[in-house]
Amino acid sequence: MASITNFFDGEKKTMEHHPALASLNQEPDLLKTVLNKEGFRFTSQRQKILDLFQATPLGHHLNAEEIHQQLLDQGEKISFSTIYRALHVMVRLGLLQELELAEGRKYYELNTPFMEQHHHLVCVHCGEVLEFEDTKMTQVGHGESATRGFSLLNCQFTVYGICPSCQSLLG
Amino acid sequence: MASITNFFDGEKKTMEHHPALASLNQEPDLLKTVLNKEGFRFTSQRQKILDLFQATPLGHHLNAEEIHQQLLDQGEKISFSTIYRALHVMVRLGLLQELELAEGRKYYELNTPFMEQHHHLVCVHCGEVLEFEDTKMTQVGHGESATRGFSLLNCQFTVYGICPSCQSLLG
DNA sequence: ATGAATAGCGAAAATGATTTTCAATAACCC
DNA sequence: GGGTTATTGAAAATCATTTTCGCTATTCAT
Repeated sequence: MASITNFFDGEKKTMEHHPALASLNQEPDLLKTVLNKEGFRFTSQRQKILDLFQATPLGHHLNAEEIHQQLLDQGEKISFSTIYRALHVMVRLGLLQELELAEGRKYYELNTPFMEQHHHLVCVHCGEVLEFEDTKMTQVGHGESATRGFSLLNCQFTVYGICPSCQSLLG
Repeated sequence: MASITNFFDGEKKTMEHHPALASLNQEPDLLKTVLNKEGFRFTSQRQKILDLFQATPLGHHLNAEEIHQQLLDQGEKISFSTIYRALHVMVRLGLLQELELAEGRKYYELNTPFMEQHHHLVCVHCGEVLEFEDTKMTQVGHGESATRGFSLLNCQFTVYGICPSCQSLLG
């Protein structure tokens, strides 16, 4: 069973970005609203994690350990179990997106509106990740899932290669 | 560091499918040739694993545990360490392709010629995986890596959604 | 063919990310 | 405010994968 499954079990969800996303910065307690609507509770830990994503530059992705470390650095103590639980809930609510970058761990980023979805070019040698947009992906993802009668949740296009500087390193 | 990294560390490799693939069925000891060319040794375990992939219907993907179980079922005893080592080597040689399907584990399939590369539509509820082809993916993958000066190894387009039967189940 | 060098094997232990358990705490709703 | 119950943190558990190590089997040169 897909691990993503747990986040969606028992209900449908559309690919549209969460309406909350656009105004997350403006409305301070929007997270609470979004959580409560689905029966989850608002906690300071969840807010701090979301804040971290909002403070993270575009194109940078966070994993559980980085979140833990960054919160420690700013003096916040938080357990890994809480981090993992918060990540699951926020993926479930459409606030975050889970990324598979062929590493042993999962990365997360703020979810983006569907038509602006970006994709990833990964250097398998140094781990650098570049982002790019291409609406063809989105179209194919939509088309393919429509053809098969799937309700679309998410699509990820990941290109693996070796970046220019690693190429020169490797000769 | 990307886990894929290990398989390629220290050398470049192109996206072309391995020339061996086309004739793997015809030439019984082609695997030996391919392995030896890179300094690896041919073993009966590696042959059995490759045989398994060749006996696996298109569109079905194998993980380490399934390989172990299927070999057990046919009376072959093999250790997990051997399976994992063989998988790494065969990915490294371009015989197999590693798939990230957002589960906690990795799946493998026979590598296919680049221009026939297929992609995956995954039901996050029941785990069903459908395959589809679309040359646009390949083009975008090529184009994007060329633009950034990357040497292309592999691209994976994965669409997550809920399949028709799970949709009716979930109401 | 034969034998030295060493890659690969299996078993078991180790690792690393993630998940679960459980008792204490804190959000939510009336 | 108070009862209900989701959430927390700490520790233990889990699960896939990797590593270690002594032994075996493959390769390659003779």
